[in-house]
Amino acid sequence: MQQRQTRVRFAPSPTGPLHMGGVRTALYNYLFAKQNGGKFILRIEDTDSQRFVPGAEAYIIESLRWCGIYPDEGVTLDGQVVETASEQHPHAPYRQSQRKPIYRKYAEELVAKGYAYYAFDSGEELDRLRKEAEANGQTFTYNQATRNSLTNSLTLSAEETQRRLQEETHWTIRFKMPENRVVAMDDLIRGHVEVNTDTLDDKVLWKAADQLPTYHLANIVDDHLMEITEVIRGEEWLPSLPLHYLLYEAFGWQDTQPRFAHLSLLLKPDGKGKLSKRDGDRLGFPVFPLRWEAPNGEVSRGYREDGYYPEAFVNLLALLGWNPGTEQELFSVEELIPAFSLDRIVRSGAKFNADKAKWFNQEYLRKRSNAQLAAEFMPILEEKGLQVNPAYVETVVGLIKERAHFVHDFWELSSFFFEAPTTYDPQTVQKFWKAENLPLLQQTVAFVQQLADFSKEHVEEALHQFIVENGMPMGKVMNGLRLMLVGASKGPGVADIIAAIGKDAFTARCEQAFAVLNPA
RNA sequence: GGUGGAUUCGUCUAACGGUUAGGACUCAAGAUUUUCAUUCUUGCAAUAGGGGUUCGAUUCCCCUAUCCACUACCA
Repeated sequence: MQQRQTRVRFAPSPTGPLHMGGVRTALYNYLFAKQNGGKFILRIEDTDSQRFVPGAEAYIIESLRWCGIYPDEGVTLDGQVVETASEQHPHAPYRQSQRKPIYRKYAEELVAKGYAYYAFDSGEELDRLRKEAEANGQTFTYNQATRNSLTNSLTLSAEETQRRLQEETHWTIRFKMPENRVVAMDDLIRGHVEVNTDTLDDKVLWKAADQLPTYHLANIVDDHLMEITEVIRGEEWLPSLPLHYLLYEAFGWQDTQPRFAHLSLLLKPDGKGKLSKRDGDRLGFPVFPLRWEAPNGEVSRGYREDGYYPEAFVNLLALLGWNPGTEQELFSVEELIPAFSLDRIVRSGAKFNADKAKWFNQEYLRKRSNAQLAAEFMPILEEKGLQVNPAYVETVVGLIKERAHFVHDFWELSSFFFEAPTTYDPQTVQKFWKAENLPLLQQTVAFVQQLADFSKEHVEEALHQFIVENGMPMGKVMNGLRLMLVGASKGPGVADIIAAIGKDAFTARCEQAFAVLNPA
């Protein structure tokens, strides 16, 4: 077998926003492609005209772009869709609705070879049969047991078949599932899997009603045409893998059949089942990479809007169902590419953990420079109507970044650097604003006010010395000062705060506290 | 119901026949600190159950249980 260039694809359906599990699938494909010096292709599988959702395709592209997952081929990332083949995009178009004319002849080829047949049963008829079977506690299946008593080219005469093909518009082409054959498959993640064809049904491959193939046909044909070497997709496809094997066989494409890898699903954090849209709202975390507003106006939150960095999101996704075999947990995409491997993918489903997700973001936040973080914090400050010096914000950010998971935590952590306290935490007042401490605080404030050098280092040293030399209780004085400056028992060192806000603000805040607060 | 897949601390996972079953997140305690947080240290906590195979099973096989997926003219 000749060595082929690695070519993998991510093939979502534009039926709604891309789920984080989908992003993970895209990521794994991307990493695999890059690792092998291959190509990552983005194909849009929009063969379901009923479920098409406007905006979903753009959402998918934007989501991948946000994550830094750039396709080498396929629907481009600049929003412009590749319609015609070119050197970079030799298999265009990459949207199945635009490939419509391609599929029918393949479906017909299968009929001609005896691997498929025309079926004329109406949807209503099949629904009726399903309901009937259900009433008897059974399941209706269109397969070798029933196909000979249904309306199709296997039971109709050639003339009748031709007549119906001409006159009717709702017929389909179905795969003729072979009888009692064991299909032996190999999955890159799950290993050897065998399935007896008697448990399978005659899947629809092509629909005359909209002249479109179903997933199964379009998928196999396109993967073949696009010379895909590995198919890395969700576990929900594992049950249809035998069909896909059989399709490759029927077309005579076994030599270039891609290898398959089925990824386990992302599960909801509590209870059972796969992670779904509702879990996010219910449990308070996003399920989608980006905010999504459905055509009906319903809004779903996104990781981006919730304040996650794309690096953190990609990192946490990569580690959800895969591990490097070492104890390293923090990976950039560049580090992920060489480290990734299909055989270290975990077989069982992974429950998403929101706490761990926050931790990842915290780690990435800490890696950022104060200047970067200040720039990210600035819009929030401006929204509060604050005019602040960027250098000052940078200093403040440096003092509080260790305590934050997100940039939007900054204000809560640092408001007192920008505004005098308007309220005082009662518990702190109770504890530190005692009558006997007030004279001490008055003396200390007066001491600080006469300092010429308001640098953090100098204030800290002078303050310490003053307190110690005068035999004052360190904790009481410091916490009293903190109460006046912050209004609560929180925040960085008192000297840091004094140095940052400066003498005027220091004086004003202390005066205010003495005026407003009653001793406990 | 049928078919397929899965099953290690609460969660993500490591250990591909021999370990006191390791790490991370969470939680708890202690230390440091003028507070909160950080940081550091310590701790709590797992091989679903039952049979085999083996000198020895988390690891291999079988059964049971549980969970998940699929079972559409959806992907």
